[in-house]
Amino acid sequence: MSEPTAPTKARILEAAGEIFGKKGFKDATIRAIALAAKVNIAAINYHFRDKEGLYGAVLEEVFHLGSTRFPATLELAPTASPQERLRAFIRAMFYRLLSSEGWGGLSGRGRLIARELLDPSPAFEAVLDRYIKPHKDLLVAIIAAIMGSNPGPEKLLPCALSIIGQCIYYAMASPVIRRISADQAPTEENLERLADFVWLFSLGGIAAINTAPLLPTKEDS
Amino acid sequence: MSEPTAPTKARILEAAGEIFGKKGFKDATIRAIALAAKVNIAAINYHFRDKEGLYGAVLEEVFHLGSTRFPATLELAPTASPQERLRAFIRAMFYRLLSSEGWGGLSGRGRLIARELLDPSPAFEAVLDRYIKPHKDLLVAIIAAIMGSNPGPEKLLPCALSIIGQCIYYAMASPVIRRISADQAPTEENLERLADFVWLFSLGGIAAINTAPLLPTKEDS
DNA sequence: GCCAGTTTAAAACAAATGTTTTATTCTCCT
DNA sequence: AGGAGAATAAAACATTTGTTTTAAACTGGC
Repeated sequence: MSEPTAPTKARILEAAGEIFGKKGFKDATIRAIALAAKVNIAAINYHFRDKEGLYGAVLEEVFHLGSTRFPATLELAPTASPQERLRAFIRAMFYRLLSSEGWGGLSGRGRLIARELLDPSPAFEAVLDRYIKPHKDLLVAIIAAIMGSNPGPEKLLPCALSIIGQCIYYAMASPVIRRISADQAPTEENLERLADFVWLFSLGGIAAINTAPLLPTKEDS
Repeated sequence: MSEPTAPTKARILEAAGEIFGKKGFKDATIRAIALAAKVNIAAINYHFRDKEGLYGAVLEEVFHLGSTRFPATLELAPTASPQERLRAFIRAMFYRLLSSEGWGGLSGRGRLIARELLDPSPAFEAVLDRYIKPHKDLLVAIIAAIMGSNPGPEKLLPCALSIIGQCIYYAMASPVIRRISADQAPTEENLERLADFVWLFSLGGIAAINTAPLLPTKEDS
């Protein structure tokens, strides 16, 4: 009844993550996943009800793995400055999204997250509350610490979005970036360099926003 | 033989842009497009060979429309400073991606571009050379002008990517942004405010990168 | 009026694919 | 050894969907 023996189940999740990430929900076929996992088609429906069930399990596993293997406070001294914490946050994001190394790496799975941003599936709801919102709150807290005197959310949230946006963009647009300028396309080697670039760029952005006059958030009258 | 009478053909393109943008190539069905366009299924194959042909035509039309209706130098005085030119560039990008207003607006079609970044289709090749690369070159030139003393492409290109990334992210992740903080989700009203935010943020980022020491682009020894 | 090009209507075809079923084998635990 | 759950194999089923076909109606220009 339980899952003490899970070589096949794990293999299915592994292959499904790869293929769902590479092709998307619709384009990924059960048969292709079964083939890649060297598993019978029926075994998939046996373990995960149907295709949606499998997808939900993959999504949950990807986020769980990402947030445990590459936590946003990776390699961070407890006395680290807010700037250092931002750096760790961005680096962790790049590793999560792009690194194919590491235990049960996330080779094609970063794209899975990008797909969810475009077309949230029903399974995304849970992941959003459990992983993404806390992650966003952490980033906002870091930005607030960098800015010093607490600004309103009308400055903090867009800053967070601008930072996340840069990271996500590198992950989702990597095929096109490679065509435009191969040097800047994210790979295993330049991953840290790109992360540090986004870090410096964002520090400058935060400083600029911090000293800027209040932005009109609604209609002024 | 020519297309002097093009009410149906135009209606097909209109509906196809909407549905391709909303559902993606695979999820969009010819039947749904025909229904939305109030057109017979056979008429689609009559005008555009097959589904791929229709998609290619839509992609071309979207980029052509976007770059003519919202050129990157919109409302720009010839004497404008580089900073102002960057502002116009970013605003045009937001309008292209998010505005549903305007002639033959781009309601759901911004998402079509985001999809192409994730999974470039064969039809994207042409669009990349014709629209995207020149667009990128323009942005790089603007950034170089802002920086003053000409830095290498190892600073310019990532800056361009960081700026584009922020714009694209707002367009592609809008459903999730709305769930996290509805105030910052892009709408017709706050479109300019968001664009100006990205502008200020990016100016700060460019300045920070400009004064930063040279980033190690390859292996140092 | 006629006729080529256009559009509609409805049906049929072929292929891909999610799902289920049946029977058989494997594997581990008691 | 025996048996319950896990896994395989192969086939069948139902649905969706891109594409084609056939026949009829419409439309504008010579």
